[in-house]
Amino acid sequence: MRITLADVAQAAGVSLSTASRALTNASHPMSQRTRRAVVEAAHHLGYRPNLVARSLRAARSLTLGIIVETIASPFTPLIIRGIQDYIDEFGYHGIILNANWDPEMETAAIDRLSERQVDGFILVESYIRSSEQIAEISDKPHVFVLRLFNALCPASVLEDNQHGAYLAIQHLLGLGHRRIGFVNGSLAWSAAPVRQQGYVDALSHAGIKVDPRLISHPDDWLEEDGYKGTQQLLEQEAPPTAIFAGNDVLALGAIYAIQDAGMRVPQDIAVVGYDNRELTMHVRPRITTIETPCMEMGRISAKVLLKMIEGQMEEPDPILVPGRLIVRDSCGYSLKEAGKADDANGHLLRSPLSGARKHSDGPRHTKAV
Amino acid sequence: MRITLADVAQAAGVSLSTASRALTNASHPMSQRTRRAVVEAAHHLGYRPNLVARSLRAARSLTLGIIVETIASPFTPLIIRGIQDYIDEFGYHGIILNANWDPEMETAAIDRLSERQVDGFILVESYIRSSEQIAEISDKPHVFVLRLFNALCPASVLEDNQHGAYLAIQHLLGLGHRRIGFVNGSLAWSAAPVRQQGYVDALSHAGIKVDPRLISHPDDWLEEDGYKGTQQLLEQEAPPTAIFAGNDVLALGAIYAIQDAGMRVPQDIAVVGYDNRELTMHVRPRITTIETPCMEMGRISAKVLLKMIEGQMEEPDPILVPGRLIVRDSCGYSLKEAGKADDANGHLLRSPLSGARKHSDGPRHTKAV
DNA sequence: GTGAAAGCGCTAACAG
DNA sequence: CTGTTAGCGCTTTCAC
Repeated sequence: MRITLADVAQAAGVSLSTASRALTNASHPMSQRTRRAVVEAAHHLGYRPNLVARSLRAARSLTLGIIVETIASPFTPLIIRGIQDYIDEFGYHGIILNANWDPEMETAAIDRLSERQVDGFILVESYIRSSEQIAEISDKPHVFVLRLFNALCPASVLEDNQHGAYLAIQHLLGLGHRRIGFVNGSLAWSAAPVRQQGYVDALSHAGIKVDPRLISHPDDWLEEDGYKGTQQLLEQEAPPTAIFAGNDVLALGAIYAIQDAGMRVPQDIAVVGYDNRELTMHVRPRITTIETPCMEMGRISAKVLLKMIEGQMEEPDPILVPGRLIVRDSCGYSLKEAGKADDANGHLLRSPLSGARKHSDGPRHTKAV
Repeated sequence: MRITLADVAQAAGVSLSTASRALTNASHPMSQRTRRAVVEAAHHLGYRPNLVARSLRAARSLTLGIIVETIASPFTPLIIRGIQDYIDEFGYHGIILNANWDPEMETAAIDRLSERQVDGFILVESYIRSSEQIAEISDKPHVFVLRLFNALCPASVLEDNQHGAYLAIQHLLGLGHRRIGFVNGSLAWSAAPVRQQGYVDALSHAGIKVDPRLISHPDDWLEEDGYKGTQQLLEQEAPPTAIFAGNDVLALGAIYAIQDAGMRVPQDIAVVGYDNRELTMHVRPRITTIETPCMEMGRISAKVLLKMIEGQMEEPDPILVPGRLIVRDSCGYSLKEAGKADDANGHLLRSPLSGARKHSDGPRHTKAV
């Protein structure tokens, strides 16, 4: 049989409750001698607390429910990693469930996790469009990360897409480009219009008139969409000298379209992607892109959720997390330019999005008991 | 206050134990009327069982500990997905912990998961070299998946690397190649020598003498290693007409080395990779490769572990899971050879995202054990 | 400061 | 077939 707290108490010659207090309630007044005796007995016997029993009694499981569309995605594992790294210090663990882009599976997952008495939920790339749907099933706190639709609801941690797009365009402007095309993804995803806004803003701030003929809207986010969208732009009488793509896969399609048209990237046309997917560092040319701050978003969502669980926060405002520019070879990379750009970008760029506040690394979360 | 079993029992006018049996013990003999009354009361009250209480009492948590080096890897999420899909039907959930390629963190993870009373462990790509190390900490059953070193210990689910390499070489032989080079990864990883054995076997069976000058051993598994290793092979007086690379990233390095030497892939030299990483379907030419059966390995490991938990299996022999050949463009693809031209001609450009979704489209595994 | 006692919500003997 | 009872291992009043 496994060692229980009763064994420890007996070995230390104290009562069960004293043993419990010695081990878990550091603030409880208690003689040093007794405490030491218990701790030593526990150590000596190799005592491991039973967290299931503790959860039942304390009505607190130190477990989070993490609901993702699928764990096998480019972003999800990084977000999860950010969550795990943060909650680990507080003794929390996460149970991850896949919802397969099916809102019904999401609500089912909440049900199942509720049975396991999780203390809260993190919903990654959720397809659920209203927070009320969750409140109907569970009264536990929850936060959304990287929400795909209807992004700006409370308790969501989002990428600052406008800022990211702004960074990308600014980089191209800094390299002297003036006719910059935009191959966007489907506008149904909330990222697309917001990135477009960043594109428009950056051009406007630079005093450049936005030419709608330089914006193409393929149906989806796939390589072939980037390819076709770019072909359209190249057919213009005054084609762009640079292309900003809505994501890295579109950017790759763009590069292939340019190359197939007999031109070179970056010598003839520069290309910037978005997301910093793995492929960007393997293709030729390696793609300059905006890093989606997945780990950071995971970390922040965990921080917010733990605060909510402790009751220190009610309905947090949406938080926008900025990505950063990663300079590679698809825009004509040069050390001088990259250095300057990096330094300048930090404070130059702010994308005001109504109702949202920037994330600032505020007071660190205190350790929960 | 939450609805408990006592509430249900009261509402149904039966005792607590009857309510429990009606809801969870389907095989217990019981009048239809009583059972229906309980089920209806539970449904009506919106009763959700408390799994923490159940775990405590039943000494069975329906929770698995999944220890991975990091969740942010090309293989791990797929393996996890395979595990999740399988255990889901049996009511199990998994808690995933990262060990960061640190054996001490692995054993610490086992400790923490033990406190949570997990029923068993799955260790993915574990750095732990002996199973005894685990037995010292926990008496719960465990199985290794995709073990990196000292692979052939009991209760491990591994990729059949020899078979995979054999498939790759066989494909090249079928296309008429006779001088086939091998750019292997570091022999410190157990996959490398085994893949090499498959290479040797396939050539031998075809009556081709293995030429050691056609095998290069770069230090690592990176793109630059593949590049340099291939350069060495190309310098031979009789260079190979085809190259088998130890993984996809090496294969990409090989392709670049060949292209930089003024030759074309596949017209001048064919290349086969290994692992079916995402980049294989994005680079030009798209890389023919061997798919590492991650989902399947995850599924099988879960199946084995659940059997061990049920006591139906003691020390299972290691299980080798075969991968499969994925024909793309880097070997001189032809419709006839591939059989199904589905993802080749019509859609030269395809996104991994659509691939990822395909994976999760419904359960492709039957419940049969 | 410490101990006794009362459960958290549930399952599983054991009776009947 | 159904009910009574005794805990699973722990935390937390409430006394002393």
